[in-house]
Amino acid sequence: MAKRVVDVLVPVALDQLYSYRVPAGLEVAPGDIVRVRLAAREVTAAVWAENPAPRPGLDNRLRDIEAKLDVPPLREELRRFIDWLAGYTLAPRGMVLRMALRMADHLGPERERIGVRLAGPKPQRMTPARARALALLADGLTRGKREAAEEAGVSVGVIDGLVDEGTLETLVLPPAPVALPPDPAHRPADFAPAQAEAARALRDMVAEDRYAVTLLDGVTGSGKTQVYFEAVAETLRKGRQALILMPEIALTGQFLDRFAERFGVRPAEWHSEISPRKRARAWAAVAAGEVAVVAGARSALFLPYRDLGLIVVDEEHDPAYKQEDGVRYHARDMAVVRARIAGIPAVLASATPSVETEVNARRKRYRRIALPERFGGQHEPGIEAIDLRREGPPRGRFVAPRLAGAVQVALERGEQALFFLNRRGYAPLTLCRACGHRFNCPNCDAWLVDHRFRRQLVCHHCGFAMPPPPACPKCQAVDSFVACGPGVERLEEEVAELFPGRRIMVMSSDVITTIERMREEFKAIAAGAVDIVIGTQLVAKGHHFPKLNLVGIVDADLGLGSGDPRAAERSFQLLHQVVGRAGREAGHGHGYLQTHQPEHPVIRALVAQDREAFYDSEIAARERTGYPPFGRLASLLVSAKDKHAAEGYARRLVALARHDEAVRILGPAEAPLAMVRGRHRFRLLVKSPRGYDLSDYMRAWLAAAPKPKGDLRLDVDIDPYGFL
DNA sequence: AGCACGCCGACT
DNA sequence: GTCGGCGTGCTC
Repeated sequence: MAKRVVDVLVPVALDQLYSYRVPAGLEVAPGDIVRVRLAAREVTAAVWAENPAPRPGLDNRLRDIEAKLDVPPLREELRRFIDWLAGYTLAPRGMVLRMALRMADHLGPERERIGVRLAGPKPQRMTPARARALALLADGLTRGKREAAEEAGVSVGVIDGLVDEGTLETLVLPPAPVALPPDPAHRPADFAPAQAEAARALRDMVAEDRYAVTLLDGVTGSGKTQVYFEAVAETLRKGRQALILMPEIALTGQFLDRFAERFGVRPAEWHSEISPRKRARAWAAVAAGEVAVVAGARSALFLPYRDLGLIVVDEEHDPAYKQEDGVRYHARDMAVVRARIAGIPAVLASATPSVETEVNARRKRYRRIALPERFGGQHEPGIEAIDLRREGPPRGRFVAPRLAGAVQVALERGEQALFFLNRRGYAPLTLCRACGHRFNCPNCDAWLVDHRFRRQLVCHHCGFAMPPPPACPKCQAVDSFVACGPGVERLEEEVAELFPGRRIMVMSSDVITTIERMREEFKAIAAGAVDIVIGTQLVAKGHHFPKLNLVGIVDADLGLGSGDPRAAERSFQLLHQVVGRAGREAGHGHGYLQTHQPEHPVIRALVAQDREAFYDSEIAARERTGYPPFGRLASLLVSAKDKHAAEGYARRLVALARHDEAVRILGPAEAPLAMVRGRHRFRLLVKSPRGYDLSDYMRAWLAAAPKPKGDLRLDVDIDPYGFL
């Protein structure tokens, strides 16, 4: 009798399911995670469906499933989500599965945790360190070896020494749980009426137990987080799991502490810096339902929740939600999709919703719960523009006198100030005064950024770096280089001169390389260890600084211009968020926007604190031009080392496109960054009406197109965000 | 002839 | 994505 056959989704760049025989005695069902042989290797894959009638020609190729893993199966909800996301983004299904399974790599036996406790007489020789350790352990309780050492302020060696002496004994501890169960009744928030009302609405939404999307719309400081915690609490009361998605950078210690204040314990954390082993354990604990709340970056969306009851997307407008390599998806949009498939509510929280979400709220597709004011007596910061054309700083300087004066006053009051400049390094461009030569990246169509601290000229696109040469490579002039424009390093120089003796901290990804480091620096700022912070967008989110009342945006025009259809929106959101850092707690924050175009709608809306004006004009513009959400976009990026090969292929693609009244194909045109990493880039933009199935159109088109050969590459992005 | 490297296509 | 197969071209 023929063996049973099932279709398995393998974690490789394939859309198609592969069939495997089920060996006698092995029980498998869809969702089970199995090991199968694929070509010459063995991979972890997932059973996707029964296959009662395998293709006859396949007979002699079918292989047996090697083994079934002892983990809970992927539930149908997650399998449908994976299928849907692959279909939508045009990513091979296997690659989407891979994202979900890769996180479970390094599943394996727990590493043993060793604990110590008091067991015998005092050691022969007593030292101060030993005394501290023994004082801690005098209570007879068992502690982890490492924890005991840390808590007592001694090295692990001291503990080991005491074990050798027989004063302490070791024992194997049960593994620490990934997260302890949060208690929805631990400490309910003390709400003002508006917050209480919003919280009640969210609780009701959770109680209704079906798909619904709510925009929780509130300015920084309006208590948004506390309010959505109530939705989480309600989910916990029902015994279900909640996911809080946030931009990785916003997952601060402060957020976790606030969660712990409300629920008694920290949530399970999920982000790129969690070690592989912890990650695998968290994955398994989420699947087993042992973790009730996950606070995580976008990939937390692919965890195998046993019973997901709520998804919150904090800072839903944040562009970091868009994954730009590999499987290109937008985590906020996909969160809504997962909620729909799972039949559960989703909460999108923001002070400056994305235009997409705002339109959905205005059209009542999403419910809006607005938290109009800051609470606890906080005021919105006052915002003014500084017109650099009229009252700019002298040449080569970047802080206008009015801003410098305001900072001086703030510092004298004992407050902190933040200079925001979204540009790393010392200067974005270096040129030769003698001949005009500009330092360009040899691999990219971009300037080399002067990083004085590293003493290098660096390309921000490919990482190319070189020390500044002694003479101009073109005209051999010596000492002829001029730095053009500011970066945070250069700003630091100027600020140090303007405010001598003040403690300055620069926060950019060059300095802050890990989340841990970022958390420490944020803590130091909050504790008042710094007078002036100079930061890139790293400082835009997450943390409250009680003594920070003044924010100066050094170049408010930086994100405008650029020809990117989302430039205005992004600028508005970023600047609003940065200015919102001011006066979070002391209540008299002030923001200054240095600009050359104070009449720009984004600047005007920010200064007038007229959010609606911004959305009105931006929504009208999108509607007029057919940009999202009033139309749909897909982007095709063709790249190759050889420019003609790239351009030729892009042209062929256009020629092969199926004609459709509804679809417009723009390009090919050289991408704004025409060369990156030595590859020439051409871009096609595909526009369709709102309700049109653009994924399907693209799929049909690309299936009929010749496969890119050689070093030609074709990247498809449905709903693109970046246009470089 | 023997081996390194790079490209191509299959993977049940 | 990953691997092996096979062709090219270089070295012993």
